[in-house]
Amino acid sequence: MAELTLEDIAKLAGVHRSTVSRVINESPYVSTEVRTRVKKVIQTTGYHPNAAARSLATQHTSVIGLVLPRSVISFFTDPFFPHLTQGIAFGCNNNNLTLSLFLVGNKEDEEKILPRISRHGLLDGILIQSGKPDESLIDRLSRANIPSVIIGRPFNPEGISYVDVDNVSAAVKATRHLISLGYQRIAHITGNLDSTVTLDRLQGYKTALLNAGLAIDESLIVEGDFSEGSGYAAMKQLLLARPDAIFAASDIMAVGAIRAMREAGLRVPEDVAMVGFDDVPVAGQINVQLTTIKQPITRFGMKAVDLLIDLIENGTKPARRIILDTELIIRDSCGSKRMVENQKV
Amino acid sequence: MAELTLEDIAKLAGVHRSTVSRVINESPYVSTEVRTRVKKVIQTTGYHPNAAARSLATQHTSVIGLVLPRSVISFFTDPFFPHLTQGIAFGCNNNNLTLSLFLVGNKEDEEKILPRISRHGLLDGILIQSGKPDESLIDRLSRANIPSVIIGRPFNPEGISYVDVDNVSAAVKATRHLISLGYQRIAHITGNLDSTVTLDRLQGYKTALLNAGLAIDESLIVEGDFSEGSGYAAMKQLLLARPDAIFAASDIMAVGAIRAMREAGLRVPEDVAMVGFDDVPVAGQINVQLTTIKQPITRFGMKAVDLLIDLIENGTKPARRIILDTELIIRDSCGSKRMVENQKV
DNA sequence: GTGCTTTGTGAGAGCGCTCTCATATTACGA
DNA sequence: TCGTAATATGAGAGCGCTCTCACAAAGCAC
Repeated sequence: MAELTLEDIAKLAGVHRSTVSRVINESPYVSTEVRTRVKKVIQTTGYHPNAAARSLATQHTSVIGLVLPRSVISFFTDPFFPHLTQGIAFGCNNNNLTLSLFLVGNKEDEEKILPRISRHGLLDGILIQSGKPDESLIDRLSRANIPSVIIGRPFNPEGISYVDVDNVSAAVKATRHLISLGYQRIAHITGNLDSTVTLDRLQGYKTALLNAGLAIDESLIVEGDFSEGSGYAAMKQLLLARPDAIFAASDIMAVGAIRAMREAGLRVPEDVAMVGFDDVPVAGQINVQLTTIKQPITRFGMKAVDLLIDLIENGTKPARRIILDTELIIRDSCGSKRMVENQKV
Repeated sequence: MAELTLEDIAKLAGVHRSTVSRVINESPYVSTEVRTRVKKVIQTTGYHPNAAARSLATQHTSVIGLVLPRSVISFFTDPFFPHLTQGIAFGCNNNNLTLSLFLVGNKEDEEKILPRISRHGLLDGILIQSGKPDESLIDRLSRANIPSVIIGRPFNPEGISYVDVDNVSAAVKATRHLISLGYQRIAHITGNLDSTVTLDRLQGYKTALLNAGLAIDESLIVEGDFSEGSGYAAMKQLLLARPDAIFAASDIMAVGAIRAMREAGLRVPEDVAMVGFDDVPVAGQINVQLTTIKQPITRFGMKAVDLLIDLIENGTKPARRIILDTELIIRDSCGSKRMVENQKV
């Protein structure tokens, strides 16, 4: 059973193909009488225009790609990515775009996937999650001359459009808050040090410390990888350095760190204060309300889509950037309540 | 700068468009001399055939869709979905397919997305995650006459191709193992009761109990929703019923349940034994190695892709089914070691 | 050398749309 | 009544491929 075509609908409605095309594309130049007649035929036959034919004629597909490089292993351990993906999907739905997902597992995948992405007539544009410094993927893709937006600042940002969160100032906020509460030995559990997010947060942490006249103690800085387990391991190591507060670069690592503390018999925030990053729902996994930096993850994804649409419609030059703000959400784990009460006394 | 076309390459190589098409599609009817010449031109120009034009001519797109209905909220709380998605992406990469992702957020989204999916010339086939009994999406999609495979048994499976895990026998295995270890008051934390997975696991649990001559105590069955928090809440409730073993329908819920136990001062497995389901990496989050049912999640996704390809190439009739086997992974949380030692004594 | 098959290449129709252009009809002011 | 503009429809080229068909050249058996 062959698929219906415009021509079939035209014949059934007793008009020319062009006219059917007009009602589908909501051209004003169709009489109401004809319009309703055609619409009824479309309705009853369940006709849907062929996407390939339309793409070929219009020179665009209304499909965008999301590329997750293999370095983003945390796709499976960090709720950040599912949330981001959801935001992107929302953005696509709102703009009648279809989202194609490219999970680049290994070098082989990369070789298979790249030609598919580069092929014109498949994608109108792409979103690429920035990964590690080896950003050959980004280079090759931008050479493919297709509108692209990087999610997260790339290492080499010149001429590239990207969306990012202001990680430096966010980290400053978090650290400064701990400082303002009187903590002196503030530790930082970082993400993988080969990503810009991690570097920015680390820089913010250091800046806040320095601005407050506090020294930077390298033994209070431990590298994690955004996973729960790495937070746990990092905390085990930090225990020796006896910090009185921790700024973790992700909520999930904060959860791991709290687990390590509990095992060591330390209470949060009574013994050690904790501030996380992300504001993803981890409430269930720990017994204290986590003070954290709220990232607008879903909005992040939607903004990325908006920017990509802008590039597609108005050209990719000049490169554009969107930097989103964050918010410090003060809950219990930083011990502010206790401190405030202490101050009252 | 207009994109290169076949015609351009043909002109540059001094041959006809047809010949270029032949070398791209690896037809044997091209002399080696011409083949290398054309390939070099393609190489140097960085030419990629236009996907839309090719789709239009061949009547297939090499794109498949993955539809996640709005009922699958657990996309963000259960690592099952990211892993499944990865498996599907692997399957696609292996078969040179592109994956399009449709996250159906709400009823509005559904109305926007459905026409896109139904539109021919966009997708060769679709994978649909089975959700709740309201499977109108599945109905409407299958009416769209496009090859589709359901992930997980749908409530109304007639005429529908699907891939599933043998949940009943898996649950029997898990429960029987606990029985064989001598536990008498075995509780079950289910997933949402409006899904076939949950129903199947519940049935397996009951079957094993009955077969062993044990009574079914409804107070030992508590509904969760596959999230950590729901496992925690369910366990809180179960505490009153004083079970000596728990079979949780997901590892994540097992983690939540163990957290509740720890708070209540109960040890796993010394006081209460625990068996989970999934075998996702939760090791980091609890202090006991979790005995669980291993689902081949990644293979699950790949099998779904394989089946869909089969339907696309060989027609959708008759409906086909793939039921994957599971494996009981015995670790520490079920207390078998202790029991075995006890038996020795 | 003749006739047949195999191999290599060109020609061109066709996939199902969109969109400009041409043309027919209607509306309306002077 | 005419002319102009606005409205409504048809005609058909063209988007960039694939694929069948036609045909030329080469290979081969007799």
